[in-house]
Order: sequence, then C-alpha cells, then structure tokens
Amino acid sequence: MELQKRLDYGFNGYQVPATPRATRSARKRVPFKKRVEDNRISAFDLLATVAGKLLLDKESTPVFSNTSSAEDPSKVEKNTVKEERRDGSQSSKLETCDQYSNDREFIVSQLVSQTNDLRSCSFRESPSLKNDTHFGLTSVVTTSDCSERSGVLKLMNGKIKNETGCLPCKVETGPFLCGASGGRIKLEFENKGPIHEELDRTDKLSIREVADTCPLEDPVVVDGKPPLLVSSDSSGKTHSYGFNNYLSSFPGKRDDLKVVSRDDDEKSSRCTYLGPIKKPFRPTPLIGDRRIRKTMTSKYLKVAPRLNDVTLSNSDENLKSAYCDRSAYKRIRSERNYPFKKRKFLHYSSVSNSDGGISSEGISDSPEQSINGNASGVYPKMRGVTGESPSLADQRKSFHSRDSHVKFRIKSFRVPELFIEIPESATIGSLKRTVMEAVTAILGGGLRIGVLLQGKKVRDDNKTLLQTGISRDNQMDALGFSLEPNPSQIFPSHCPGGSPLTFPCDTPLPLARYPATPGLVARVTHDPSHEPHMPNLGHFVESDHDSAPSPTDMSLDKSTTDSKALVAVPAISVEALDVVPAHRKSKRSEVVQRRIRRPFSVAEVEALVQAVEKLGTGRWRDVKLRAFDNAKHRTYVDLKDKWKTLVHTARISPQQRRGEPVPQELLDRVLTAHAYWSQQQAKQQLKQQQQPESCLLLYNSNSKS
DNA sequence: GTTAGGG
DNA sequence: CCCTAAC
Repeated sequence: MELQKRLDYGFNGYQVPATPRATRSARKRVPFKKRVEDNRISAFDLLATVAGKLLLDKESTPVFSNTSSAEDPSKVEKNTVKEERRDGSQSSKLETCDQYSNDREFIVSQLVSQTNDLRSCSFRESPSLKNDTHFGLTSVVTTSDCSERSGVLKLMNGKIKNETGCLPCKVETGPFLCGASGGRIKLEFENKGPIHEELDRTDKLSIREVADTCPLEDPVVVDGKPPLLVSSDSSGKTHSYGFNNYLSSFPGKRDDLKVVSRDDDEKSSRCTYLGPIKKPFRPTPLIGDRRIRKTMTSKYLKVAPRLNDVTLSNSDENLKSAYCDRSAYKRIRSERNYPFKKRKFLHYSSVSNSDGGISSEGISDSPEQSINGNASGVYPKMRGVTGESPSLADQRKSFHSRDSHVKFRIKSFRVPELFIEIPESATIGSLKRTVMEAVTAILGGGLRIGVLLQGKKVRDDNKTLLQTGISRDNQMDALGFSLEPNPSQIFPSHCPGGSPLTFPCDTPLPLARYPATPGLVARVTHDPSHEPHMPNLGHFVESDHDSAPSPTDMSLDKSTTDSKALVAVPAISVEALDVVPAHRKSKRSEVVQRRIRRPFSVAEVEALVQAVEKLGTGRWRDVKLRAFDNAKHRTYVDLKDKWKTLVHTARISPQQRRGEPVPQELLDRVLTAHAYWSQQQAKQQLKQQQQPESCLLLYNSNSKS
C-alpha cells in the first residue's frame, strides 16, 4: 500500500523522518484554562500598566533619588543651569544607547505646586494633622479639557479619597506616526503632559535631577521646554495609563517634574537622550516639544539586551542581522510585524525615590474608585532631609502618636497610548477627530487605581498604610500606583467599523484601535520608508498649524521611529512586573496585536508542498529552513498551519475555497504527500507499539555507546 | 526551541 | 494566526 502510494506519487524524494515523533498525535491536549478572571481582583488588585511611585515627603527638600539624600542648593543651581543651557541649544539630539527599547516612554509631569491652594488641591488636612502636610495631586494628563474629569486625591483623616474636578488637568496627546502598514497609517500617541510655558526652571531642574539619579545614567532627555514629557510607544501590553508620581513637596518649587519612563518590555531597554530638541516646527506651545526620555536603569538594561533595533527597522533583514542569536531573532521576528505585539510591560525604572503613581481616578468620574484605606501610615522621613533628623523609629513613633499623614503627590497622568489606523487618504482633520475621539473615549472611561508595594499588588483595601508597611523606610520608593481600566467601562466605539472594546478589569488599558477602513488595511506592514514620516505625522497632528514636517526632525525620528512599535509600555516598576504579566494572560486583553495576515502566495505554497514532500510533515523547522529560510515572516508554525489549511483546502470543494486559488495540481500534491507522510507516521507508531522492547533495547544500546 | 492541535 | 501543551 505504501509502496503503491509512493509509486503513484511518482515522487522520489520522500525521506523518512530521522526520528519520527510518532506519538505526538496521540498526545492528549488539555485546554489551558487559566483564567485571570478567576482571581478576585479588587480595585487595587488591578494593576494597569503604569505604576508610579510615591515619594513621601515630609520635608520640604526635594528629593529625587535615594542617592541624593540631601540636595544641596548649590547643586540644584548647577543643575538648573545645565538644563537651561540645554534648552537653549537649537539642535535636537538624540542619543541612543545600544540597549534601546523601542518603547520607552517617559512622562514628565509637573508636580503640583504646594497644595496650599485648596482650590486646586484636594488635599485636606485632617484635624489631627498638625503638620502642614499636603497632598498635592496633579493629574497632568487628560484631555484638553479634562478639568472636569481630573480627579484629585484627598487625604482626609488618614484616608485618601479621590475627588474629581479639583485639579485642572490638561492632557495633551501628541500623536506620532509610529508605523504604517499597508494603506494605513498607524499613529501612536505620545502622552504629553501639559506644557506650560510658565514652567520655571525648577521643572527643568527636577528633570535633571531625576536623570541624575539614574544609576546608569539613564539619560533623561528633555526636548522642548515644557517639562512634560511624552511617551510614546505603545506596547501591546500596556494599555493603561501610566503615571509616575513624585510625591514630594517642594516648598520652594512650584512645579515638580516627574519622569516616567516606559520601556519596551521585551527585554530591550534603551537609553535615549534627547537633547533639547528645538521644536523646529513646534506649532503650538502645548505640543510636547519637550520630551524626556529616560533610559532604564542599568538593572533593566541588563535585562533587556539588544532588542533595541528591532523596532527601528522592520525589515526582516535588519532584524536578522540585529539578532545573531537565533532565539532572540526568532522571538523578535515573530513580533516584527507588530512591534507592540507581545510586548511586556516595561518596568519603569525607579529613577528617583519619589516616583509617584497615578490614579486613574483623577480622570474618571467613578466615585467608587477612590483609593481608600485607613491610612495611618506615616512617612515621617523623607530622603535627604532625614539625615539629620531623629532616628526613623523615633520619627515614626512621634508621627504615629499624632496620626501622621503620608503625603502623596501624584504628579502626572500619562495618556494611554492609542493605536490608530486610518487610511492614508484620510484628511488631517479626520485624523484629528479620530484622535480626539480616541482620547476622549479613553479618558472618559472609568479608571481605577491600583496600588503596588514592592511590586506586589496590595489587595486588601482595608489595610492601613502602616499595616501594609508603606510607612517603613524601605518601602518609600516601593509604593506605586497604577491606573487600571475600569472593568465596567466599555470603550466607546468611536471608530468607524471598530467594535467597542471593553477594558478588562484585569488587563491594562487596551490600546484603542481605530480602524478607519477595514478594507484598506495594508499588506505592507512595515515599510521602512514610511517610518521616517511617522514622527512627522506626529508633529503634524500635534499642532494645528503645522505644515509639512521637516526632515530636520530626524532626531525625533530616531526615537519615534524606534517606537514605531506601537507598543506602549507603561512605566512600571520592576517589582510590579510580577503583577502585570497576569493581566496579559487574560484572554480579554486587547493588548496583544495579531501579526498581520499574510496570505500565502501560490509560489509559497509550491515551495511548501515541495519541502513537505521531501521532508514530510512533522519537520516544520526543517521545512522552514529549507524552503522559507529567507521568508522571515513565515515561521515554522506558520508553515505547519498553512499545511494544515492546505490539506483542508484540498479536501473541500473548490467552491468552498476562499482566497487566492491554489492550483489544483498543488492541492493534489498536498493530499498525496499528506497521505504518504501520515502513513509513514502511522507506521512508525505501529512499529513502536508492537516492538517497544526493541526500541528500548535500541535506545539502551545507543545510550551506552 | 519544536511540534501537534485546537481555537 | 494565536495559544497551549508536550517534548
């Protein structure tokens, strides 16, 4: 029979697999039913993408990093000067370290000025609070008119409440074109914090300081004057608003800057230094001229090796060359098409001690999301200042006695990255509208706050800060807030043809995707030639009056190009990573982008058939190497799947077939080869079953020899 | 990292 | 094409 088939096939190339894994087919597959939703998730449990850190500041001295325990005025001055000088430079520069991650996001937010002003600060002092501790919360990010939405955290009687509408928030999103695939342009938005011209040097200083705190010199780049930063990238996984907050009070400073960095998780980290980018075409003052890019700390850098360039070039070749390591290459390769695919959360490096998280509350109206907890925790000690102060224990004690309060200052909100697809033919106006809709939809959605402590979600909302250990010295910089999508929130479908996306409660805020015209989806995923324009587009969008982007913007391009990966990874503390991954698993997660569909051409089918005839089924890696070694986008799994579909296609009637018709001749070969190899496989299995002993003996003898 | 299968 | 499981 077999022989007959073989003869009929007239094929002389069949090879018996060296080591048939015959038993594979017999494998029993148990559906993996891991459900995140099974886990109870409380508001705090839901950790979105971005985690912020809180800096508790008792003292007025600004503290940015652990290392800088006490900022010395002179130093500050120096920094300030430096910063200014930078701003003055006309040319923008971008320096990237080897370890770039495509998606790093940095958000610089301003700290709210001292919260003495209750109007803008919702912080209230509890009666028992003797100190003038204020809770300054500023949500920097919001839609342009998010004032109404902005939420404020209130600290009352040890409780933190969320209040909306207290602080003016401004959100600006600067979209930039991240990539173009097919006929569509994908825009990625960078969040830009509000840029206020009036920001004083302090802001700059803050940024600088933050940057300095990075051990590895994660460079913080500030381009533009406004302290706000922008982050770009969207990674598939991080769809939540990321916020880093600095909690600290700066008596003398009006604004605090906060830097949030988001990196492409996939192990790549990047150091980007954006010099003072002159906004050559900065049309509007608000536009995020100022960009701050921070690199991950060395720690992270190590973790994230060289995936950097991946996003830069989409071409397979580049990828390949970039990754000598096969595994690395493969991994990347699979993601090549959609950079944001499978992105993991990046940790945001805790550059400074005072990173703050942010709450979505500020943005959302939902009352239920208030952060509450009986906060009796005390953060008596602030870095830098504490040096001279009494022992921590003492301080704690004293604070306790008087119901110490912890100050939290959430400096910024990061606008979630948006993924937009819009036909190239779309007008700028429609683009703007689309973006606006997307932003509005997201901001309008409910958000909740997650609390992270040492990277662990704090699930028990009833625990006090003290009980949680937040008051402990070592926890100071381990506290983070995250914005989480409100599970109940349904993402409005503003997009044409788009279906409403829901925000899974256990997943980070998904990227909003706005397909303008499904039919236009381009096949060409990453045409490098388009990339350069991306940044431009972003600029364009940013400003209303901006006209054609200038090529000079390359500095930006570099960074943006990398991030063409639409992957926006929220800044997240490393510790928070443990938490985040769970979200990704959620089936509901919208974060992961599918690779673009690339139908097999007849030629490819032919090559596949030929290879399978020769190698047989079950040796997909070999098939890949043999026939598709140059087709980076075809993985052996793809080939296997294609074969599967080919077999299916060959078996169905021609009328039922779809897509590009495959020559019947090929389909016949498919069936023939499939039958042949199936028999071979069956034969092998039978053999093994019948003569297990012999196999064993053989195995033994082999192992001995 | 591969392969087999279900989705 | 994705995701898992089993190797």
